[in-house]
Amino acid sequence: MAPKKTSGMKNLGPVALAMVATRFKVLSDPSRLSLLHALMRHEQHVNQLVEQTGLSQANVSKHLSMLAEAGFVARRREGMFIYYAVADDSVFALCDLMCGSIARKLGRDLKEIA
Amino acid sequence: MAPKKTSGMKNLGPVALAMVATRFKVLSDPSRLSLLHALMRHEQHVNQLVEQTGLSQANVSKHLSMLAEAGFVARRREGMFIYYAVADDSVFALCDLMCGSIARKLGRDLKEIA
DNA sequence: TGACTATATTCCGAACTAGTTATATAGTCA
DNA sequence: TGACTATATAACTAGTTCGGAATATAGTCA
Repeated sequence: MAPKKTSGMKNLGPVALAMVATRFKVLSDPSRLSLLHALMRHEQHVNQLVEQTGLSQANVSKHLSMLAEAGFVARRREGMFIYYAVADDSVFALCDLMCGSIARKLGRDLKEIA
Repeated sequence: MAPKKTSGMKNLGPVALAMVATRFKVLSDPSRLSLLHALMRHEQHVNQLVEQTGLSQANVSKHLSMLAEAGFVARRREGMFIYYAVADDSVFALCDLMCGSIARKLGRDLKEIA
């Protein structure tokens, strides 16, 4: 039988914490979130992402490399183009959770004022 | 009737993306995760956190300020001490999700090699 | 092969971040 | 009140990150 799955935060050593932090850092940049957002509906190649996000080609390429290294997106060549697609749907779950957290915080802030 | 709640990532403008990114950044530091980890079981005052994490007092104070500003922790004075406690349980859900994502990624990396 | 296109990489400067030391603030208690 | 304690802040340094310009790589097609 597989070992009991413990809640992720329960017993994390320094190494695990560093890994988690590193991964959150990948998600902590608006340009990268914008790329993920653009990739949400369907895969796209780099130039499409450049157009859609308004970022420079070099910049897009660098951010995609980072996202790919973290395993959030995957690459695939087709003819002249390289298509990127979301490889780990948990990024959307993470963003959903974060949005909920933001909404609650804004609600609390609002109460403070009103 | 309240408007339909859309999935958090569905339609995010630049401002929303920036807010999400900013919040992920708060979680992207090992020291801050360590503090949250220490606060998981119960609230603690600053000196307790200094002891438990091994970080300097000034450092702990700064990180706690950041966490508090983001609304992840809350402060409360009791006598001479200031107690901090987790104010938004979604941080743990976020970490859980991230841990799962890491596990899947490591599994994939392992397959590549084996 | 050579010209062309798409993507990746390198180098650089500006802005930001985490940590340290020293100091300031602000409660508490005699 | 004054001495003492806990916590916060300021100033500084070293390391990191983001973006832009230029260049390199690598696949395609004539």
